[in-house]
Order: sequence, then structure tokens, then C-alpha cells
Amino acid sequence: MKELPKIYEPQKVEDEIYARWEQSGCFNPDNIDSKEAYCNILPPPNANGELHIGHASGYTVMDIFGRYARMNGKKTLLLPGKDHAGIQTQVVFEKKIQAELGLSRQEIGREDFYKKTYDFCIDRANYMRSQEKKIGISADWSREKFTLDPDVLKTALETFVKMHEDGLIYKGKRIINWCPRCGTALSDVEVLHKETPGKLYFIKYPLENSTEFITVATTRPETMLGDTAVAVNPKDKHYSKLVGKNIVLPLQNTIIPIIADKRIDLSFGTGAVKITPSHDPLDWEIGKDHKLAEIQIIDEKALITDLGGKYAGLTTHEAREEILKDLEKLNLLEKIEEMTHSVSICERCKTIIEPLTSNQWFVNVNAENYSLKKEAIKSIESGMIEIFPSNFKKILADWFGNLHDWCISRQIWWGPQFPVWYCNDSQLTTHNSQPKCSEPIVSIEKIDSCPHCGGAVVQDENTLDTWFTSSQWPYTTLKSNGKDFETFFSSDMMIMGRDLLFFWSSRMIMMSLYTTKKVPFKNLFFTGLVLDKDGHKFSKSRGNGIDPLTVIDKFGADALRMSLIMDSAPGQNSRLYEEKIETFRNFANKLWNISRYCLSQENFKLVEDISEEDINSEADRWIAESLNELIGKTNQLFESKQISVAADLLKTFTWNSFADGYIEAQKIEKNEKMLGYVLDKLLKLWHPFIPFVTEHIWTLAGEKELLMISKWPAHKENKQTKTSSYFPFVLSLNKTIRNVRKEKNIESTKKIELWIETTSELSKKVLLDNADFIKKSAGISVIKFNKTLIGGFIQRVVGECVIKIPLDGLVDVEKEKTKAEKEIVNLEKFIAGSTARLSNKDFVSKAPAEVISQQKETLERKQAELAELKKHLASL
RNA sequence: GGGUGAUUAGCUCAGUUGGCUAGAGCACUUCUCUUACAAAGAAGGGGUCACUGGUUCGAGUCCAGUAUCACCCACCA
Repeated sequence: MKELPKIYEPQKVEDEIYARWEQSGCFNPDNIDSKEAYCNILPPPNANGELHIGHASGYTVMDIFGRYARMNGKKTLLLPGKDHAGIQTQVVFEKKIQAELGLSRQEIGREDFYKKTYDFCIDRANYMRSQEKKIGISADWSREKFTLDPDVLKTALETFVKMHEDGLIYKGKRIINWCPRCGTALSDVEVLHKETPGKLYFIKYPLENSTEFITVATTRPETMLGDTAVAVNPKDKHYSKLVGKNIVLPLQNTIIPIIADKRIDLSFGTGAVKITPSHDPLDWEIGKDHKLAEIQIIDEKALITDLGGKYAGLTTHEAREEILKDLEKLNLLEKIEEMTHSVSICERCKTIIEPLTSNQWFVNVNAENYSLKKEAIKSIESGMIEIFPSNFKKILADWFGNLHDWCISRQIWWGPQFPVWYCNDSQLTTHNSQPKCSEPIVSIEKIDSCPHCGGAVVQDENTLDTWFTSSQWPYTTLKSNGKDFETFFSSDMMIMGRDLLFFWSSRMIMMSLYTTKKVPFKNLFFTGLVLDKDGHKFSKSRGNGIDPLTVIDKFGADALRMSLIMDSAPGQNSRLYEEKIETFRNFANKLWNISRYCLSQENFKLVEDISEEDINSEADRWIAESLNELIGKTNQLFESKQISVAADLLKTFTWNSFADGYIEAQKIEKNEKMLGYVLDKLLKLWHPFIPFVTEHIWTLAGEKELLMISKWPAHKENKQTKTSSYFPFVLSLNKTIRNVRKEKNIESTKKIELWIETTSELSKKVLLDNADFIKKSAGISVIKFNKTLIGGFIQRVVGECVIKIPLDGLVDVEKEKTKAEKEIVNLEKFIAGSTARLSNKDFVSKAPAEVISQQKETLERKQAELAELKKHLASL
């Protein structure tokens, strides 16, 4: 066998390994013959940038489960894709063309802008795909989809048509969130709320035909131009006499009523509220109930409209200044208070949102014939979808409960245009000879002329909300490829950042139940945010980003994968930093060197299974049994989705048990077959986590088939496990001797004698069986049993043995005394507690037998130890 | 205003049906380049598991409350 380098260099092998996986065709489930299917739909990243560490985190988890399923013989599909990401991509691309060409999208024109953005996305998608491969995702690239692929989009638009027919999609004038910078309506989830210091203005509104005033408080005085009422709480005694009277609205000089509405908070401000139905969500509700007029005084560019009289054309900010000045002149500004309040801002560009009434398309989430939200709640509460961590279940259900209609029309250019046409005629004339011409024509096919009058038609200019298409992603992607939908839907697991809880997971659930009557996924798994070392979010402005490719280049993909999934529970944030990644790079190297050792053994090969005859020593039995136990636990942990705990367990076994324990013992008493068996199982168990290094070692060991499709290790259930505590006893004996050497500063080259007193024949046998190993690893010249030792010696107790190490002249009696005394106190404390517990009737009657016997066993051992110690102390 | 999560060794975090003289990695102390590995090996120090009560034979783990921090939701004008 050729000499392998001491250091594992992932950079040199990872690309080649990935290429072999791809060429094998095993990423494609069509090439796997199995009745049982498994499918993870990978969350499609926005095709407008590059992969960041958050993507890598989710992908790693998905790939781990995918590889686990594949090795368990399931027809496994990991379906990759990319999202066109409407508003976000438009913002990104507009900036790009502005910077590179000095052009605005208006200067380019809608059609051309769309084409250019499309090309940009495809370019980014190609780059991002190469990043995804670097991470080692075992996805079927032949099935990769983009949200704007014709087949995917067609399926999504068919849903639109169906929902429209069912009355779940309607167009109407409602108050919406308007982003003046993006120039579009936004849904509620796309609006953020930010605590902002501001001012509360108290304005006096004169009563009609009176010298009295009613004072209202507002943070946005400019909206008074659109006031159509003043409202007070019906219970508010201060104002009860005024309800029904009128007010002369200052500056506008219109007459508006004072109304009573229970939604008004008595304790806030003066208890009297100006009502501006066109520019405030609550006011809009109140206005509707009281049939108030709506006067839109702010337009879609955040400028005052003509209805704003002399303020028309001003920005809202300018108008506010002017209005305050004018009110002051009229002596109507009573006072100004400082306050902090919550301001709505655009999720994408952070511009302040202007609420305004607008004609938009909505999804009715609670229609009489089909309630999207109620069905979703049902699916969650009935457990059709299992959610990790489980407390997110309640959060989701509550969110659905409070859900309002979903605004799905955007006034942007990037994204699918509404499949809706209008008869030109109907827009021009209000009196139409054909009444049907006034109704929108909804169709996924392009419409050339009005089906009723044959006249010209125009397509609805609106663009669909990105989440309308991505909410159908598991359905549309599988639907567009042969029988995939029948085979794989519902998908098995969906993994996403918790920030997508409301944006995406919720909508996928609603839409899937509506279109397919099935849940989109059986398990929903949330990852927390990946933060930097100081717990900050990664962001461009902070400049603390970690590029996955840089990390992979430096430490390898396996190290990155491990550092992303370890040390974090589902849904919990985790921190990522170089030192952490380094430790996993070190682990990959450890596994590499373990394998190097194994491969260097004569006649070494990986072994699928062993029999009783292959177990020759205590060490063999111990490692075989521990391994079997490990396999059982790992499988359980995979089933309960606790992969980070599983990886931790594997790591402890690999490093501590196998490398430090078994391999060292095996050097004395060779058993290549056992080495081959354990390594075979370890490579398999590790493969989902660290696919590259394991596959590489597998190949070096001479295996022809890929590790990726090897059979997952099975736990041997029926096998009666014999007690495997003998070898750990040998290990702890070694440890104790080394400890003594260390304490006494005995050079490692100096051999010492080991005298043992024991009444246990079994212990004696084990020690004799492992004498060579003990001698070598603890530097012992000779082991003597039950001899009387004369002269100075150090005494320790290990298990049922009293061990004595003759050390003439090196024994510090006082030091040994203190040490023994300290240990005695410790033991007595433990024994007292343990004895009390065992003599407690309730404990004995209620605790499980296993716990009791274990307790007894430990107590006896400790008591024996104590007795020896006392004896020893007396002799000092 | 409502909700969720966190609080365990100097730091970052595990700890899933309650059985723990509480674990890992990093950092620290002391040895060792011993023929798989110094990206390593060996030995060691370090914690009344935020606080207060409760349930229980037994609580880091379950319940109630308190404190601090973080995040999310909400139509406080």
C-alpha cells in the first residue's frame, strides 16, 4: 500500500469525489430500485446573489437526512431549485444596472427589463449551483427547477385560476401597505415595525357653530387633510354630549361628524381620535362600519394629492411642517409631546410605509366555502405535520388564527404577470352594451380578444407576490416531472430558517392543503440563525460575513458541515467562527489518521460482518458491543431528528473508545478483522455528516461501490449482550497508574512494578489476559499478585483490586495522607447519600429495579474502596 | 400590550419520556515529537446547572413565580 500523507487535504479530493457521485447517477431516485420513497424539497434560494452561511446550514441538515434515507435503501430525492424573488431581485438588479449602465428600469422598459433580469437570475443560479455542489448536497440536478420555469409557473397559475373560480381570490379596494420607494403594495408580513422616537401633536378641532373645541392627538398631523370624522369611546363621559355633533375640520374647512366607537382607547392622548379612513388601517375599519367617506390625500409617491388643497404636491414631511405652522397661526396647536411609537417600514428597503387605500388583488384566507386558515390550523393541531422544535406549532397555529386577507398583487415588473385580461371597452365606457365585458377574464392562456364582444384586451399589469408561487413549490416542482407527484408527495421533510416561519412555511401549508388536500411535508424543521462569534447577525453592512466557499477552501466541506450542525438544538441560534470550524477539521484529520493506521495493517480490509469466532479478547468484545450499542442509539437519534446529539455520540466513540482505547490495545493483540469491522461501520455512520472524507477513505480501502449507497448499519437486537465492563476496567487501571507516574514525576522510560491484591478471580484473569497491554501502555515491568510488599509504596483502588506501586524514597507520607483523607471524606459523603437512598422504603418500592441494582452495585464498590483506603491510611 | 426562547466550567454550547457524585470543544496547568495522528498523545484544575417556592423516593430536566438578556407578533392614533 502506498504511503498516505499524515495530513488529510480535503481540497485535493472533494471535487473529484463529488464528480464521482454525480456520474454514478445515484442522486437521481429513478436509478434506485425501492418501493419506499423519500423526498426533501430543498428551499430554493433567491437567484440574485450567492449562497451564504444560512443556506449552507439548512442544506447540510437536509443532506444529512437525505443521505441517511438513501443508505437505508429508500428511493431518495433531494429536489433543488431557485426562486426568482420578486421585489428583492428587482431591488438588487435595479441597483446593478444603475451602477453599471446608469439606467433606471423605466428607461429600459418593462419587457426588456424583464429579459435582462431573467438572464441575471440564470447567471446567478448557475453560480449558486456550483456552491451547492461544493457543500456536498446529494441533490438530483436533473430535476432542478426555477420558479419561473414554464411548467412550474403554469401549475402555479392554474391554482390562481382555480382559486379565482372558487372565490378565494378577489380584487378590491382596501387599505394596504404601500412602499413609496418600491412603488408597490406589500402584504402584512413584508412590513416590519420599528420603535421610533416621535412626537404626539395635540390639535384643537373647533365644534360647528360653537366656540368650543375637541382636542385630538396624532403622530401624523398631515393626515388630517383626509379626516372624515372624530371618534370617541362610547363609554367616555367627557365626550358623551358631543357624539352626533359636527366639527369644522381646520385647514380643509369641511364639516365632519363626531362618532362613537368602542375600538377607541379612552386612556390614550385625549381619548378623541381623528379618523382618516384612507391612510390608517384601524381608521379604515371604523370608516367602513360608520360609512365614512374616504379621501385619499397621499398618493403612491408619498406626495399630497390634489384633495389636499394648498398642500398638494408636497411630500408628507413638507406638508407636516406647513400644516403645523398654519395650525400654530390659527392657534389650534395645543401642545406637542415626545413619545416613541412603532413605525411601519418596508422589509426590503426600510422605507416608511404609507398605508393607503388601493385597488389590489387578495387571497381570501377565510372564505365561507373553503377556509385556508382553518384547514391549516387543523393540519397542525391534528399532527399531520410534525414540527421541530415543537413549540413552533403553537406559534404557527396562533398566527393562522389572526391572519387577514393576503394581498398578492405587486406593482413591480419582475415576476409573473397576473393571468388576467380586461376588455378594453370596459375600461373606456361605464355603460357597456355587454355587461360581461366589465368582468376580468382569468386565464392561463394568453387572451387576444374579448370573448364577449371580440374587442381588444389588455393584461392586468400587476405582478404576483413571490410567495404566491413559492408557497406552491413542493407541489409545482413535483407536478412538473412525470409521476414524481404521485411518488413523492407529501414530501418528508422541510427545513428552513425560523425567519421564514410566516412567510413561507405557513403559506405552503395553506396552499398545499387547498390544491392537493395533502400537507406539503410531513416534518417541518426549523434552524436558528447562524450568528458570528459575538452573537451578531451576518450582514453586509457589518462586514462580518463568512463565505462558505472560503471556509471550504480552508477547512474542507466536511468541517463546515459539522460546525453548522453541532452545538445547536433545533430552532436555536448558533455561532460560527474559525476556531470552531478548525476543531472539526481536526476531527476529519483524526478519522483520516485512524484509517491510515488501519490501512497500514497487513491483510487489512473493510469487513461487513463478524461472528463470535472473531472476538479474541476483552478489548474485542468491548469494542464490538460498544459499537452495536452506538448503532442502536444513532438510529434512534436519527428517527427523533436529533442529529447533532448523534454526531456527538459518534465523535466520542470514534475518538475516545476506538482510537484511544481499542486501537492502542489492538497494537498488542492484533485483530485486523475487528479493525475492519469497526471502521466499516464508522465510515457508514459518519457518511451523512462528513460525506467527502468518509467516501475517500472507503475508496482507499479498496471498495469498488460507493459508500454513498452502501447499506446503513443495523443494530443487532436479539444478541444477548454479555457484560462488557472488563476492558473499561483495564483502561481505568492504566489511567490510575499513569496518574501515579505523573504525580511522582516518574520518567516515562522508567519501568515500575505493579503489585495487586484482589480476591476476585475474574479481575485477576482479566488482568492476566491483558497483561501485555497494561505493561506497555503504563510502563510496567512486572505484575505480581497478592504478595506482601515491604518498603514505601503508593496505593490506589481500582474496581475490586488494590494496586500498589513500590516507590522507595519517592513516597511523601504526609501528601499521601492528605490525599487519602480527602478521598475518604468524598467517599463517605457518597456512601451516606447512597445508603440513605437505599434504606428509603419509597425509593426501594418506587424506583425501577435497574436503578436500584445499579445503586447497590456502586455502593458496594465504594464501600470496599473506602475500607481499603482506611486500611492504607492507618498503615502510613 | 401579547408571545417565545435563553440563563449549566473563563468562553461557545450539549444534556427528549425526571435516576448525574453534571458533559463536550476551546482556553488553562504539567509532561511527551513513543513506529496512525503535535491539526496529536498522556495526566490535571475548573460548575451549590440565574433566583425563590412547589410536585416527587429522586429535579439541570416537570410546575408556579421573580430577575436579566434576546427575538417575534400587534390596528397604542
